[in-house]
Amino acid sequence: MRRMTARPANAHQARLLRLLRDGGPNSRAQLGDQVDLSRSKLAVEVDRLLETELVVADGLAASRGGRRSHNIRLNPHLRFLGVDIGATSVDVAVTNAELEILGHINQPMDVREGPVAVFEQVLSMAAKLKATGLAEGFDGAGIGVPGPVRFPEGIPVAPPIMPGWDGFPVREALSQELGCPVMVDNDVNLMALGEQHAGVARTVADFLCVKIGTGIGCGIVVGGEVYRGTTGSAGDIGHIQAVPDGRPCACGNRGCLEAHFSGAALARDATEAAEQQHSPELAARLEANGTLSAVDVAAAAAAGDATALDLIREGGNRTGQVIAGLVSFFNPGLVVIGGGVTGLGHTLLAAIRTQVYRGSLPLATGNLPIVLGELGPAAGVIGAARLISDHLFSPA
Amino acid sequence: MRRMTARPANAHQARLLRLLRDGGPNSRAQLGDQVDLSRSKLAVEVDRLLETELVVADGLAASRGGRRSHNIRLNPHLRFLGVDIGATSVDVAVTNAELEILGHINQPMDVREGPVAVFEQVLSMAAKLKATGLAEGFDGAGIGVPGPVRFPEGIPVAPPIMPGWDGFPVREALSQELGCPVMVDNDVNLMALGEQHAGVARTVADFLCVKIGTGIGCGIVVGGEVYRGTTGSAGDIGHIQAVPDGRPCACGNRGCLEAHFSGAALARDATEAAEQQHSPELAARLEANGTLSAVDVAAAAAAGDATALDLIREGGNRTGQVIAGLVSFFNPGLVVIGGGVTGLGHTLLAAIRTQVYRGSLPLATGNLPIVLGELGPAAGVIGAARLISDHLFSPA
DNA sequence: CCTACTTTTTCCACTCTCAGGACAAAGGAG
DNA sequence: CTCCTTTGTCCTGAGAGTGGAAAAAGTAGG
Repeated sequence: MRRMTARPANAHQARLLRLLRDGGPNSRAQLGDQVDLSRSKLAVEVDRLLETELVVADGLAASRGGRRSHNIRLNPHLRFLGVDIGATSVDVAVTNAELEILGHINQPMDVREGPVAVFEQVLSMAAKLKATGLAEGFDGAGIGVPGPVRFPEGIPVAPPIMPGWDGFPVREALSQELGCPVMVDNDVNLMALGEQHAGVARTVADFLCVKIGTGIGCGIVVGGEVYRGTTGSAGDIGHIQAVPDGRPCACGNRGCLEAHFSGAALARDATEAAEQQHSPELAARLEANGTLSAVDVAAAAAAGDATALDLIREGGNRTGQVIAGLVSFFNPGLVVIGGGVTGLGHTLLAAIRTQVYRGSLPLATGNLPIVLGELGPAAGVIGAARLISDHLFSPA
Repeated sequence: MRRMTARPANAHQARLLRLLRDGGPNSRAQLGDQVDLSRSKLAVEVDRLLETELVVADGLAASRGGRRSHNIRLNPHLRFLGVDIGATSVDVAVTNAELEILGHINQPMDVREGPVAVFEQVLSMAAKLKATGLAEGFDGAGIGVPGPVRFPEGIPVAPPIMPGWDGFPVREALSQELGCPVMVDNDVNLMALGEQHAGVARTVADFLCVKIGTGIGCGIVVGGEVYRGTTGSAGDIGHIQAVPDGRPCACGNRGCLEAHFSGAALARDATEAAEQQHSPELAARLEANGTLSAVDVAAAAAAGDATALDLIREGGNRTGQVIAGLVSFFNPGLVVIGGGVTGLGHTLLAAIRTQVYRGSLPLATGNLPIVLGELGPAAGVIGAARLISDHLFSPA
């Protein structure tokens, strides 16, 4: 199939495309109920969209008491590529225009190998997805990287854990390789977008999305839009001081949240506990695998291991204290916790909640849900698809 | 004079009114350069504005090499009232439509006396300004109160330091009394608006405005708009924990920033130091006045008193640590420090800067100015006038 | 003082958008 | 089969807006 290249010609068309993306196939009459346009105007715009082939007719809708309306849907051949590059692994997924995941693969990968090696792997993963027949090509791609991005240009800037990526023109390079429009953003922002589109944050205008993985970051959504800050580093909460004169951190300071709790810190603490024989459960797992990760701590905790539970509670408390400050400052309508450590589950969530509800004023916490993300590893790739679709479904 | 009641009929007119407000009198031709409208369209809209009497003709402009253009300005009879209710005093000012202060008075006043008593005083202060001939009436009023506000309705919600104000319909009541449109907001947000309009933040889209007065609060501006949070309590940073297991705070927690540094905390610390004879300078001032305030500490510091300087540095360090966290999170383009303690001047600023530049990552601090507000006590009332003018200069 | 050139303003014809009514088409309920 | 509802199409008219032409009001230079 020939790839779509059309873009909506005006705000009305963009609005209709987003309605169809978020609400699925819809009848012309239903669309009319949702946009404030006269029937004639709506008919004109829909006809123009049909001409671009961005949307297609899709049979007749059920009657609402009178003449049946014609259904409209986004072209079912449209395909978006969602790429979520983490510190230690890559997720690649294909979605349709409604951002439903049609295929999703994950592979281990060290981001420190640099952009060239990583993109080679990403492209081969995309090719693999294509080979299964899910897609013949891509109409757009969203890319998430674990560091700050100068958003308009799609270029990482001074990323601490991504040596070799600084200034690399990710957007342009991938756009060339894939032959389609590309947008690049921080992985945490994409997780927030994903949870907003298809997860727990669907109805909330202002929320925070805290991602605890190898590091810790926070997506900030203001009025339904991701806030990126002046230099694209907003949400970089991993280096907020959580413990005065605490552990040294790679950034040169002491007591950073990330040094005390994150996937990496947890693994190190667990290993230490195992080696010092404080935890038979963890020691056994270290013996078996030769290494420990957050997953092992989660398993040990599930088995009732006191040391593992303590580690989680301790980390949750630290994280909760920092989040409490952010809640006082930002007064969000929702806090989402996500990332690799969601496996730590309720123990972690309880510790965070305790600290936030205790450390912020009632007006800010009174009706503040603090919940785990519900999309898991899919949040990033859905957010990536959402990013590029927002771009493509806006007036040219 | 009959009060203006007209509102711009469309976005173009609103745009023009704001240009005239922010740029002062302007020729039709200059306006044409700034808005993207054809000459004919512009002429039509300007003529309609002239009909509403919101703007008036103002002679001929200087020639730019050809025929001289006609000047246009906002009606010079328009008057806005700016009211900034603090914890211990009230500022009331009259501005013209360009938000220039024509008259400004300040009176001590305890906000705890409740809305009825406070508004009685505000109205009498407004009457006093009227009596000087500065205004014959008001076309709109902006009100700042020292606590969270449910913005759309203009009603304080659960304000910690304003017993008796919770749920009081400030906007409606004052609108009745003054006979003009009224908007109500948190005093810190208005200070941010003021510095944005006429102060240091004129060209910055995203910035923080930290007000250190009786308490501590922070105005948040995102994309040029004040961000108020889900329940109107965004920016309430006074109760972020600054010192683990620190001093008890009125809110019930320990170690809140406000308990360690604010106008009130500083006065208490200074009194204690004076009583314990740690500081002859402060002791002398306590002897003379019977009480100490931030002003005395500033004076003592200026005289070289080591204890006073230590108090300021210590407080600046605490504040700086909290701001460092906020900078990491929010990545602003500017941080403004304002409020009653600006008298502490460079010592305070230096301590804050040190902590922020040390405690946040270079990407966030690299090009981050941290400065004192340049409007002083006028920031609040200018912000208040700006608030109501933004409301009135938007399409009906 | 006169001429040539600029800038500003007005006027006008023309295009486009869009709303809303009339009407036709298609279906449901009795 | 009739009456009513809903949906889609067609048409007309109001209003927004553009851009060119020309008039009005200057400046600059001889």
